[in-house]
Amino acid sequence: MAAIASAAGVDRTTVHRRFANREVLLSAVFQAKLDSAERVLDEARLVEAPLPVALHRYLEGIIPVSREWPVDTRLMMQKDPAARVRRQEQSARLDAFIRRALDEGYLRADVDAAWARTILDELVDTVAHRFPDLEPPQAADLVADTLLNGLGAT
Amino acid sequence: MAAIASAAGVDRTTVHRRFANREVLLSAVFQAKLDSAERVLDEARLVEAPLPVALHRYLEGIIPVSREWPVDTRLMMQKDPAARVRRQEQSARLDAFIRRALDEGYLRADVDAAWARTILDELVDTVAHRFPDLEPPQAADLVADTLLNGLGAT
DNA sequence: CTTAATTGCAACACTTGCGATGCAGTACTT
DNA sequence: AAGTACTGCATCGCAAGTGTTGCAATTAAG
Repeated sequence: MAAIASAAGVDRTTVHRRFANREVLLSAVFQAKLDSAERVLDEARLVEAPLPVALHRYLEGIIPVSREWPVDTRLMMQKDPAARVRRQEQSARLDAFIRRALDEGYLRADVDAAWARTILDELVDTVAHRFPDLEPPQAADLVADTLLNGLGAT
Repeated sequence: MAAIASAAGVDRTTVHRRFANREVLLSAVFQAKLDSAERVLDEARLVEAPLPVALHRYLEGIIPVSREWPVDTRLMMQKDPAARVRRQEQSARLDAFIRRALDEGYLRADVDAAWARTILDELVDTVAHRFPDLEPPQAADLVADTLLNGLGAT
């Protein structure tokens, strides 16, 4: 809390006045991240748009979100049931997108959907935080290329 | 410390008697992980063995190590210079392995070595901890296949 | 100009985790 | 059997993080 306050250039007590306690503040952060992510999911049109277009749009949108809210939602939603439900809904949309990619033949038929989904998340996190200098468009290209083609020669 | 003690089925004070303080215990954990990882690197013969063989041997060896010592060495070596140096040495061996893969044409010439290296680590971590039921051989296959070929159809 | 709202600052109580110590009981060694 | 080493248990002091409150100063609004 002290670190957050000083990072915000504000006294610690002021933070406590705005957010009753630690969990309320965390929930607010989750809300903000979930709001941003939801907008990205909507605008990517994961269901309707051509699959490669949707993928690229999702990646280009979600990478800045991941950078702006560098919090691991998996670990932090434990005490916020509402946020957890919301996150699961968003997660389900991505699961469906992966299934669509499998159905439409963009992913090899023998790949496990859960694996594909995890790798997608992981690549996003990696490019977002370990390669902070990559601009979102290039980062999105890199992730999509790595996900679909890997790094090996033909 | 209390959680570690109870996980070990031992009183908290006993842990403090064995390890003077928190950092000493962490250093011991790092030592153990670094020892295991070093053996894996040696036995993989990253320099001499045919590249696909070395890769597979490394993966099959390092995945159980990652599972047995689920600690993020990047964050935790800050206060242990000796361990950090040792980790950097091991890291350099993997960097060289990636360069070798590039030189020998196993990786596309246009892939960034740092990116390849990061993805390798990330895939290992992911399969090790998010797919704990996969046996090391299958897990190694999966990582190698994903790394080299990606998940996309031809 | 007066009032209401917000902030910084100092101080306080409370909780938690860390590390240390003394003591008694148990196990292992010679 | 005597001594040594290790452990669990209870207890203590210390430091750090959290949350609260009162007060004075500043700012914004009527």
